[in-house]
Amino acid sequence: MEKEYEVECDGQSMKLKPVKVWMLAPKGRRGVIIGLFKCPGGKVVRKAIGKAE
DNA sequence: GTAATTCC
DNA sequence: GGAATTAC
Repeated sequence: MEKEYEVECDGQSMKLKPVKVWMLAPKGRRGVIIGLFKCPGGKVVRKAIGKAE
């Protein structure tokens, strides 16, 4: 199960579950895990929620 | 710039 | 098609 993460929505920090999670890493470098979130107002927010190995 | 992914 | 995301 996806944990909830703190995301900024409408100037407010709220805990949301990511709609989608994937790794974003250039070749030969470390990179990050990106989460895609949707705020109640409909705004879409991407945030790094972890580091890739 | 690069990486993947989604939204407008 | 371009923007956005992180950090190296």
